[in-house]
Amino acid sequence: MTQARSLPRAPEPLPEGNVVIGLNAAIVSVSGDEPRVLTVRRVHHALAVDGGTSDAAGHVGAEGPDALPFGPFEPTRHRTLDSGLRQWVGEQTDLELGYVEQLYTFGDRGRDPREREGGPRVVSVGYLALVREARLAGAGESFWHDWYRYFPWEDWRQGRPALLDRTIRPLLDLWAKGATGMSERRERALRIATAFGFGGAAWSDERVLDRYELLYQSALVAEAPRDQGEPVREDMPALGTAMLFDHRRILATAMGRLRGKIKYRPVVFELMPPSFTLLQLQRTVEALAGQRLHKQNFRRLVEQTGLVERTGLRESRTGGRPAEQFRFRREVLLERPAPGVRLPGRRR
Amino acid sequence: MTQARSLPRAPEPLPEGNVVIGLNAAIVSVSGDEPRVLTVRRVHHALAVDGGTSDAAGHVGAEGPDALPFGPFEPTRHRTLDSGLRQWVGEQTDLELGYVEQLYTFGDRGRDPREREGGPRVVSVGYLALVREARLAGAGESFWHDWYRYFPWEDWRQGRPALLDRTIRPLLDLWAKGATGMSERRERALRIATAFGFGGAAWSDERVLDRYELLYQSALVAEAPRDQGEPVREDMPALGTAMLFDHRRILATAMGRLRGKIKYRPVVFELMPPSFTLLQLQRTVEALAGQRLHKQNFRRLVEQTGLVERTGLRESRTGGRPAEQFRFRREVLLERPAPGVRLPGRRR
DNA sequence: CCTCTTATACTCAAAATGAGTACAAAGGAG
DNA sequence: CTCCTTTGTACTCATTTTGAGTATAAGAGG
Repeated sequence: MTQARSLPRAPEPLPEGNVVIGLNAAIVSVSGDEPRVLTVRRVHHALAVDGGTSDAAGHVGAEGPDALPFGPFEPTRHRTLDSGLRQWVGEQTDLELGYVEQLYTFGDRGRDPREREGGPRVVSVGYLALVREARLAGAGESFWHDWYRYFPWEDWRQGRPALLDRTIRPLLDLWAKGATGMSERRERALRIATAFGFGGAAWSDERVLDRYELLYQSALVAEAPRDQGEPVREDMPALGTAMLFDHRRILATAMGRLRGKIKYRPVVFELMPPSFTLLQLQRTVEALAGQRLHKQNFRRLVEQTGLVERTGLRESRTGGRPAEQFRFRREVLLERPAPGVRLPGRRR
Repeated sequence: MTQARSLPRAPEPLPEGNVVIGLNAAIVSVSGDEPRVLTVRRVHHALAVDGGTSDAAGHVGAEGPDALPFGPFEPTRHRTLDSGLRQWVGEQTDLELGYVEQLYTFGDRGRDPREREGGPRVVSVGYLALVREARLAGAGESFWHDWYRYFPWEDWRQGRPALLDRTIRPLLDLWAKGATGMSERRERALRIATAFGFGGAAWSDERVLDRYELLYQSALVAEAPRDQGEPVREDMPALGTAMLFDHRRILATAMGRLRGKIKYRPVVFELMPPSFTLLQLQRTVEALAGQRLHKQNFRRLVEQTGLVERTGLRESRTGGRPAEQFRFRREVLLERPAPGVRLPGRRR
């Protein structure tokens, strides 16, 4: 094996144009029945490019939009992308991350306003992290927010959100009609139907990113005009709260991935305390999936697959009959190739 | 919304150390019952860093190891990561990619031998692409190879590969025993059992990357010593064919992802001709999954879920009774949120 | 005691799954 | 042509897994 030697030595020309890799974390937790994501508000220099150590002069703009914890990947300092991410999150929020999963790498031109001002091309690597309890993070100014604040149309726990038919559908239909050419119109209509489940198509809880991207492309979301350097139109209904850069896109990716993953991997337990009641577990899954589940069947599923085991302890603060406490059974990981909390059908 | 303006202007310091983003494609096709991946052999300058337009002086080293088509991301030339990848693949193989999916971004220090020679840190973005027929690609020198050439332990179609118990297991056990400390030994043993399904644990066809990474860490795979600058030990059994850089790792990711995806998304049809028999479809799925399936049940599944529809035509070159030809029913995408070819249980 | 609330056991029909059996329809050997 | 081999395709049947309930248990608070 001599392939290393068969390659040309340095110095080699770097590809034209600078690239910076941004590491971004969607840190998720569930508190009661609220799924939360950790945001930072104070925009450092740090967050732009250089890292955020210069705190004194670093604060630019008193109140930026909500942002995910993030920072640039520094090859000399970071052994892996993961470790770089952990370092940034540690510095910005004082959280020690446990479960971390890489989501996607976005490199589109024109999704970052800094670029038009001569900044380097930013390639964003998005991560999903799960933390066990929504303790208020320490350093900097970080806040836990209900993730449905950014995606109100994704929460179906109280039934189909009215926003979908009242606002989103008419606006998207308008956008589809505005396309040039019959085939383009058709294609848009099809995308809208599949993503949002209009016109008889099924709603899939996992297509969070598809839906957000559609709203971005149709300029229904505040990030779209902003990235173009245009003012946000005040007469448009705000579809969820906007975020810094492409952070909402990353959060959408995180939600979709997590919703998919709970169905075939026991990741929910990363969000649960060591011992919990089955209803607590169910509420957590429901919070993430944005759907209500059938209680008895959920129980049956979770117990029969061997995902949990009884602790023998009881929880009495339930408001009714005390519930038994359960714990995650680690052994399932060995027994079943894909154990997970499948959603046992929607309620009603 | 004024966040763009609230950010500091250029010039900003770039993070220390150079980064190059490498775009790598695992291009997969199935021919008969052989799953194939497209490799390039001739290593251009191109492939290292600068692009490969200089063909005359570009050929370095007559015969490098198998490599995936790849090239660096060039922010000035490439609008998105995807389009950069398509461009490189087009130039190196003359293939126009259709279905392309991003897999993962690897940025570990020390996985690229060029780095130790003063090269920049290379962050690899891996892609999976599916192409319909294994027509021999045109430009450059590219070859289709059975993907099990790189992962012989992944093909269970003829039954459990003997390699697993005869070679891999004893070597991994040795590695586990060599760990310092009881808990580390335990942890290794557990990882080995879960990844390879030893000791009663279930084999999961999707954990291709887990298995490869384990073999890499235990230095059972030729890339491991090579990346350390050490010679490959000749007395070690070669576990599959090695590839350039981290390409085998990317291919492992591609295999795992594809194996997972066929179960819940109708991606197989990206590999099928417009019209096919059910046995052809089954052989394709089996080739990817590395498992044999129950024929009658496969049929039932595929027909009942509405994934295919009859064309009315017959295929007579089957060797037996002529089979009816089917085509993919695009409408399922609308009807079901997650239509896919679930593996209806192993044979026997 | 009653009532409210939540927990948990059990039932039952419908659908999906795993494993076959049976028979149909070609080509080739004789 | 007939028989045999090789697929292809329809059906069967027991078992499991779902979806959707009903019924009952066990606390708190009046």
